[in-house]
Amino acid sequence: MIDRSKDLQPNILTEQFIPDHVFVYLEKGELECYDGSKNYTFKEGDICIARKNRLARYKVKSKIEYKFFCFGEDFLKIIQKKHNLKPVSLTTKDTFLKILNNELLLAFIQSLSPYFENNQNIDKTFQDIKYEELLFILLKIQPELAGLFFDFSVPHKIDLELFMMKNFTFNVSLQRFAFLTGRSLSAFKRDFKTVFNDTPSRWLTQKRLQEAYYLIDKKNKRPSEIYLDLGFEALSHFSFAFKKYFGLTPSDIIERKANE
DNA sequence: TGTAACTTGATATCGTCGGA
DNA sequence: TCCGACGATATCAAGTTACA
Repeated sequence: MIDRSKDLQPNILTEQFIPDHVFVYLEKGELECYDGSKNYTFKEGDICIARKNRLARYKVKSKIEYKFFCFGEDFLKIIQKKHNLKPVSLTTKDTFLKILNNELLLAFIQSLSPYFENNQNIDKTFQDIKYEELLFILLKIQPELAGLFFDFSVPHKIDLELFMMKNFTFNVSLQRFAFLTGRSLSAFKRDFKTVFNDTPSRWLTQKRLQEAYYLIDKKNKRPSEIYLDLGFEALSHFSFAFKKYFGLTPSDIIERKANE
């Protein structure tokens, strides 16, 4: 359980793979999230759950303060066994589930402040109790969330081509891509070669660079605006890779357009 | 189909330079 | 002063192959 009332939390804001279900209460600011197919906007006072085993990108629209709780699988299994909770079917496939504001939830959030040590982590003595309390409040408000919290299945084998075309801009490791498509790393590489007739790394770089070229040339985007969204971690490397692939730097494209 | 060992190549990082 | 391009280099992820 983390309180971020003072600053941003770099790891949650740059993390693109969600390993556990995360409850987020946005105290201040505005946050935009993208999961590869849909945009979600969260404003001050919004509460949501980010579903595990999904890819997501975050964009801070205005300085944010928030509290978040990560529900690990071990904890959820213990609670399920302890209270004999049954999973129910959850219809929505969304990555981010908005939770309606509720008296119980608001009272719970307000009750947290005395438990925090140094404004960061909750006192360990009360951690499990507060997690359990939050879980039961959520299940009371939206019983169908049991279908999310108590679904411990791993991703099943899915259409590789469809998944990669939708998610190639996410900068995650091949292991993550393999896991999310329901394959071992070896099976992922073999299937990838069959489907795309290329290695994953080379294909990903080419797709990202082609997308960059399109955005710069047709959408008048600046390199600094797009390199992160396309899965590059450094502008210098983006520029280097771009020139290596197209023989021109991103600036050359912009300059050429200006002279047309 | 998964694992392990080895090789290859991409990337992060840092510093520098030039132009606006 | 800031932004973008570029080069050098160390590191480690990805690719390849063999084998169970």
